[in-house]
Amino acid sequence: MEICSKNCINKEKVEETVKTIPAQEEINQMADIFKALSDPSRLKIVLAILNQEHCVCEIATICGQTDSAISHQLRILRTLKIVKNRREGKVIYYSLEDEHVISTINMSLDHVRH
Amino acid sequence: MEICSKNCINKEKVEETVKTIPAQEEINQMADIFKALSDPSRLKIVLAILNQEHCVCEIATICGQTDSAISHQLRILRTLKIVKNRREGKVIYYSLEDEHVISTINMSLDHVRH
DNA sequence: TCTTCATATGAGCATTTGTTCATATATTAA
DNA sequence: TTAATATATGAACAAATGCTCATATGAAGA
Repeated sequence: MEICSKNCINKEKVEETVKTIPAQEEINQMADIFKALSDPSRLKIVLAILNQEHCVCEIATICGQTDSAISHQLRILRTLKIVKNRREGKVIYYSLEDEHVISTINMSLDHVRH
Repeated sequence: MEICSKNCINKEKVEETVKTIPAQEEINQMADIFKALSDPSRLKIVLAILNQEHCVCEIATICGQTDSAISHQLRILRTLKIVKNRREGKVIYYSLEDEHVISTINMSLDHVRH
């Protein structure tokens, strides 16, 4: 890595920090989770099933969106293993899968509310 | 709100959950912070100044991006009050402003590393 | 079997996003 | 004042995103 191309750069500080930067793959994984929560519609879906499971239609009602839009978003959340589902006849119930996401959400809720 | 348009909807459960959903403005604020961390390049910038302040050129070196790209991203992070800066002559040093973001990042780091 | 209901998915489209490139601003030194 | 350095910003553009609409799938009941 080219480190000394500018006068303002403190080589030691830069090398020190470079050592602490996670691998790109880890950064991408972190970013993926944040991206899942970064869209207000998708975040609202996650908030809707934070305390209890709901079927797709219920989530759509709670979020004021179409079933289709919710289903598309749930697919993204499923792929990222943020939500899980269980079938009961025709109805599919969704709930949160990732404990870490739950605490992240609760922390963020605390933040905006205080 | 139209709640009973479908058979599968449990009205009580929906009303219960609706009470717990934050105001739209709060949801948007939460989403904004997550969005700030949702792009790998921007997340890397935040990670670069997690432990110590750096100037724009140093951040660019650490992140392997141009000064301009970094500057554009820092503007977004500044607007969201995630980073702060101080001037020292020609050089501007950036560091993290929001304590809550710091713990969110550390939590996320823990998550991907274990 | 045929219909209905709940959910999923593909294509298409408008909007947003992140980068590049050129240029502007601000500070320091000559 | 002029030149050099560090940072900021505007325009432009390619890529990604979230929604709609049409259609498909899968389960239950008539």
